[in-house]
Amino acid sequence: MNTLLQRKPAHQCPEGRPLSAEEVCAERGLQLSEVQRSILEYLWRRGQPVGAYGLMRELKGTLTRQLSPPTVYRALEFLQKEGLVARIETKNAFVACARPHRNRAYVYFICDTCGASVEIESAEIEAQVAHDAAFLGFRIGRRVIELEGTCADCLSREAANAGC
Amino acid sequence: MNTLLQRKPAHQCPEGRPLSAEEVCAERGLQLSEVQRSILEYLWRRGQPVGAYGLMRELKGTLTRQLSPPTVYRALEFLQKEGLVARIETKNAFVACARPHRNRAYVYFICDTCGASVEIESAEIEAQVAHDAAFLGFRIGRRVIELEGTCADCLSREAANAGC
DNA sequence: ATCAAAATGTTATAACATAACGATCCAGTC
DNA sequence: GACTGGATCGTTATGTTATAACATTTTGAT
Repeated sequence: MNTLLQRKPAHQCPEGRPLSAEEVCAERGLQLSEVQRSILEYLWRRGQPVGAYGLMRELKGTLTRQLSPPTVYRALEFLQKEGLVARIETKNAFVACARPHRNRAYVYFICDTCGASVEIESAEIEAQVAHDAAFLGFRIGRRVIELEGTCADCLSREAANAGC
Repeated sequence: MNTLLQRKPAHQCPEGRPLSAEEVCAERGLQLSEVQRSILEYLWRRGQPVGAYGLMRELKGTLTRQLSPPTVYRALEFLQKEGLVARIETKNAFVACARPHRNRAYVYFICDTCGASVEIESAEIEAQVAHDAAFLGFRIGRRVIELEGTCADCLSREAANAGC
């Protein structure tokens, strides 16, 4: 029952064969609830991190009722567990995963100017992190790698404005 | 007037020649206020991320008065600006920097069990991140790299308990 | 139909963070 | 010594993010 959206074009995954959210749900026998589906679709459309309270405001329209914080957080928890959504720690916000896998080392580039986020997978960073962890004797659970800055679009817009 | 603490032994900095907080303050003509110094010393002693409200509770003893949230956050902001303290995003907490420099790509390993955090500098991770950013045309501002898991001490303690 | 599990509703509150404005402290200068 | 500008701190209030605890509804299997 997942009328989910397509994946983004995502030049950020040159080599992978990622699954769509639909495929993931089918594969895992997942049946998203109305709230879960609404949140995932909204995040997918939006393409950038959105806070839980922002989601509450936005979904008020499409669902016709006001969701409470616990409801939203529970749905987000579920979606995170399934690897369909990731929490962006530097923004206290949530974003749909471009590649709905679990247990991967995602790297997020988040634009301070337009708020857009790009998710990449970097085997090299992952390997280096694992190497450093091994040196410390540290067993890694969760990896949080978030780079804040200015995206290519905003940079060129900046340059264009400076030129005038 | 900085009666600051020594640096930690820090096997995690093999090649660097890090400065102590005292040296940094002298070098920059810094004069820490009572609040700033108390916070830095406490974080230094503690060796793990502590939240702003945790700091308020802890400093109530050494300072004799109750600090308000704005006061604590202002002092933390100053210390962060000087590179003496770092914010740990996954914990909404703050930790003293092992190497009081600015503008470096620190990597934090944070133990879920004991809460301890280890700061390393990894030129390799930094280079790889820069490489990926260049690929995307992204200009990096802040780097947040936090690895959660289990530290070596807690792992061996785990193993010991399992053995009995 | 009945039951168990999952999801959601409801209320309250905890935890984290900042806005706005006034008071104080302190180094440098006249 | 008095003045002054800048940094720091106090105070009050409020905004933002997140969860605890418990009731109710929905869903799917038998």
